[in-house]
Amino acid sequence: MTDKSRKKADIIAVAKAARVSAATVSRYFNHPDLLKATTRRRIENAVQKVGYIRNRAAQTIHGIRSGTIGVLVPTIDHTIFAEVVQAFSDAVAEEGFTILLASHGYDQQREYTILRKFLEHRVDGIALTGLDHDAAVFQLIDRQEVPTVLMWNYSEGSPHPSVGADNELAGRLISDHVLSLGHRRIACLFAPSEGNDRAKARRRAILDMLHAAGVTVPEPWQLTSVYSIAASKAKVADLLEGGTAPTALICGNDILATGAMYAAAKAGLRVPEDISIVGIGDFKGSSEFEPGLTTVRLPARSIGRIAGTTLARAIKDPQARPGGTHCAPELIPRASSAPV
Amino acid sequence: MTDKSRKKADIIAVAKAARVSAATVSRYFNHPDLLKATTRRRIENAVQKVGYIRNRAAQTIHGIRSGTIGVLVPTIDHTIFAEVVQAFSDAVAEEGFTILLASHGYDQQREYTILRKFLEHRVDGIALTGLDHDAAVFQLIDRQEVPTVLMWNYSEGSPHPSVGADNELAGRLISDHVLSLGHRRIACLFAPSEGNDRAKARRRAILDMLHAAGVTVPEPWQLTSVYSIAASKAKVADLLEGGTAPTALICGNDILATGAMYAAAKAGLRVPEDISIVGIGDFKGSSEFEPGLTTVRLPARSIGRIAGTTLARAIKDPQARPGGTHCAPELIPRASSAPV
DNA sequence: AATAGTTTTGCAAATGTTTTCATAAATTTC
DNA sequence: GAAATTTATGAAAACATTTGCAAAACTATT
Repeated sequence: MTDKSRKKADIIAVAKAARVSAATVSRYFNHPDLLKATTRRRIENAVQKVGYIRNRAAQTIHGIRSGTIGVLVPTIDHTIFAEVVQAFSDAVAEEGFTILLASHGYDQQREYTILRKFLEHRVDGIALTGLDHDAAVFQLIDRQEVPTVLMWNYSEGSPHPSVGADNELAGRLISDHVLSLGHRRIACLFAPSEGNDRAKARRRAILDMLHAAGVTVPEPWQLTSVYSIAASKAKVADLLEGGTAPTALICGNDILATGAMYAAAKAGLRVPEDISIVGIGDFKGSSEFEPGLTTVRLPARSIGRIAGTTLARAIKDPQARPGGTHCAPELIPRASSAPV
Repeated sequence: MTDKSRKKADIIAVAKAARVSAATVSRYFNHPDLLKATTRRRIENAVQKVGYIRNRAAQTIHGIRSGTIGVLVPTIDHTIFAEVVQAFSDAVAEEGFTILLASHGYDQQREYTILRKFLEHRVDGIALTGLDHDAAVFQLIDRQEVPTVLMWNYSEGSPHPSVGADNELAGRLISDHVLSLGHRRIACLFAPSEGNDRAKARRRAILDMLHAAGVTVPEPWQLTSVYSIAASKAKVADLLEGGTAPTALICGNDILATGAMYAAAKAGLRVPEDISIVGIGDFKGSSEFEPGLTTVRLPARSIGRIAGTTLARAIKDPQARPGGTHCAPELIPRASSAPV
């Protein structure tokens, strides 16, 4: 096939091969209905022969969409974000977009830098994780007027449409569950919350809820652990060594809860007979665990998918100021929690 | 700050604001050392004032690099690929590249389509997962002469530099380990291998190795399960219900092994006393498991990082035809396997 | 067969940059 | 202080495309 190999393979090469003008080739791609069927065929062959691939960069400088969406997550390799990204990517791919993906590792400065890079690439839209971002970030987005969606958290009054779960609600659901089982001696294990509004909201909701029920969590039972099974396992192991153990442990997410389960197993405690352990997230695998983990489902795939379609729609119809979507968290009671 | 808000904010607007020519502004970004310090400052202010953001699309049509790398994985939301992508992304970000990410879901046709899209965006480089791809895919890459790296598997004679582990070796390591513990009644649980050369290589290596040692795995003990804890748990539960159980179960990856562990727990079998269970991968969490999972470490993060730097280097120096890298798999014996 | 109407195509300008070449400004040398 | 260098800047062409406008090529109508 591709004989004239080392030619330039631009639109003009195709035009020459098809004996038409460059304008006609352009129309072949953008308004094929304007062409005579025979011309269309001629160009089709020429494209094949020359091995032409359209150049989106050249289109983009005409104000035509770049066909890319910038997606910014704290990190890719937490199941939870990976799921969101996967669903998001699938959703927008259907509309012809490709995602430009980057992670900032919870560093607000890096977030700004990456965002600028996205804008240099003239992304058609932007998806950020979480609701709170540096003022400069929002300023930049507003200035460029690029459609934006905030994923993962939901809040009524967010500056851009937000698609996600209400993390406070998630926190309330799980603490309500634990309280309703009659637990009063409760420990908590949270993720670090600086630069992470999800973690912050959960922590606040859980502590408030417990407090309202007259339960105070003593200082040494308020643990913090980075997002890692190993770290969580170690922290909880320490906790359980101390004399009087809590009857329930609320973890800020399922990964922490998983570590806690292992720690309990190692300490010879039975779950849920000796201690109830619960998480938030319902990550892949949480249901298959032995015992199944009681948790609150945050519908990651729905969030990704809906965020994707919301953004794609906003891009294609710049008038429509789309609203956000609350993907409701849902308590999933399993075997890891039981009455005192 | 940004007062002249609704102007055009292109290089010419900056030029006007700084009372210099567009060429000078261009130089400010690309060859700042050619400018007088005072001019530089004047332009710097103008950029701020106008709110200018460089347009990479316009640069790209000059044959300047787009600053993007196309990354194509089967799916993003398997820990293992997420880790590779994260490490890859970090590595190339350091060199100024942003990744264009897409997943093909093990569909060769989609892989081709996505690749074309990458090329339309004029990516500077391409990273594919695995060694075998449609002929059309390789043809397209060769025709466009875009630097490419194959991640995840390693093979001496791959058509493009490959960075990854030797999956056959991984298979041999784990089966050798199981045999050396004295096991003879061995069952296997593999991932489906169509369009997945990693799975294929492991399966072949394991069966060959066992065969060479005089162990034949009876047909009903050769299970296949999709990549999911739930699916694997179900399959293995079925197996264990049948009369005589194997003394060891070799799983094609850690996810399958995890499901198997749960199934064993549910069936009341102790690991490793009643049955040894091993995996391949050493995914995040495999070490924290109770009992810790014996597995073969495939260094995902190293693979991603090295693939990234290899590709970045190949892009920056088009002469250098870089070689691949074998990231050696390593047996990690833990508590889930023991002598018969 | 001429006219009017419609469909198809080409020309040239426009898009936002970079880069070559030439010129102007600043600096050094005598 | 003029000449010779060196350094800094601008004008215009180039990049790969799209698009408005006008001309050319068809069809239909009489």
